[in-house]
Amino acid sequence: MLTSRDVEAILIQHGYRLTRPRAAVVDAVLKYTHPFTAEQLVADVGTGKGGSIGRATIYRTLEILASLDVLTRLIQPDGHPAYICDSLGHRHHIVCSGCGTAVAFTFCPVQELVPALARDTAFEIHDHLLEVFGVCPSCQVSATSAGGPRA
Amino acid sequence: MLTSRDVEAILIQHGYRLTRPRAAVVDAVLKYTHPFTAEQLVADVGTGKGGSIGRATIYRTLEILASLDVLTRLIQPDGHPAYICDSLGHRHHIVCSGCGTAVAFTFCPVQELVPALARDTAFEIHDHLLEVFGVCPSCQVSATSAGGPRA
DNA sequence: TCATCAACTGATACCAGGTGTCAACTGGTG
DNA sequence: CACCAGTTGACACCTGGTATCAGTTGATGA
Ligand SMILES: [Mn+2]
Ligand SMILES: [Mn+2]
Ligand SMILES: [Zn+2]
Ligand SMILES: [Zn+2]
Repeated sequence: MLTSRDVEAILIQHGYRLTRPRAAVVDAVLKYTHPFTAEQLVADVGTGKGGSIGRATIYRTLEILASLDVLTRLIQPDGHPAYICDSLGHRHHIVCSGCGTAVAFTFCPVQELVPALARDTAFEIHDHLLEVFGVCPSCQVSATSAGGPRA
Repeated sequence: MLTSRDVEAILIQHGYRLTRPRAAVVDAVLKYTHPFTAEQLVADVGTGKGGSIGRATIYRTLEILASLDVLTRLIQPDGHPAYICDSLGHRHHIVCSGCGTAVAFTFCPVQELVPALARDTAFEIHDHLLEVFGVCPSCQVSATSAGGPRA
């Protein structure tokens, strides 16, 4: 589990200034257990709302944190991006279409496919995107009774 | 290779009416060789532009065609969706970050992963999303000289 | 401790892509 | 050819995201 201190160290280590807004975003980000969207964060710490951080700063900071691998950007079933902070390193997620809960997995089936793809297509492969969608256990139960939760 | 007639038959087969706008969208769609966005199609056959079809109709028709597996919806390197019509069936694409060109591949490395994921996470798995990003051969060359093409 | 200044911020305005509405229209059927 | 559910498209609207830029501030070193 990453702490605010850890993340702050990482920021400094990469030449970023440790600013008040940045620290606040980091703190907020680490509190989420589920994937969250940029707009959710805007609602939580954005100007006028809970905090006083500009929309642009929030978007910028998320980008930085993702580039430093502190956050993983994933794609929700609705196609919109979200962020999650589980831990460092390459991973993918299985995301619940009902409640948004994500579970990470570290085995990447694409990696072993890359050489063959590169050879067959002559593409220079740089990146990939993999999301698995489904319904989590608790949403499976609520599907039989009411509509699933959303938090 | 799918023809307009084929697609029209598929539409009717699924209880959709064969309307003038729908046919025009189908025709336009089949002419693309590269992935295209909804807005691109709006520019091509949208009201006032080349044609006279409303934005809403275009978006609706694309959704229908994707649901019928006539089109595959893929995600571009910039994160925005695009459509491509190669042929029917489950496939994924490797997309060029330079020019948007996509090459399909039919081998899906996720399929064999699903049982283990379902067992480990207790999720009910419904779908997945896989895109591979890179640079196509022709954009690799132009990278050394000018900026890559865009068509 | 303080002066300096590049990095950073956030208000504002803007934009693209996409959706909801609803009166008018039309393909297909009998 | 009358009928009407399915469909259309103009329009208003919304969300998520970006560009700009004058003002602010964290880090550095004197
Ligand atoms: Mn991977
Ligand atoms: Mn697949
Ligand atoms: Zn769930
Ligand atoms: Zn290319």
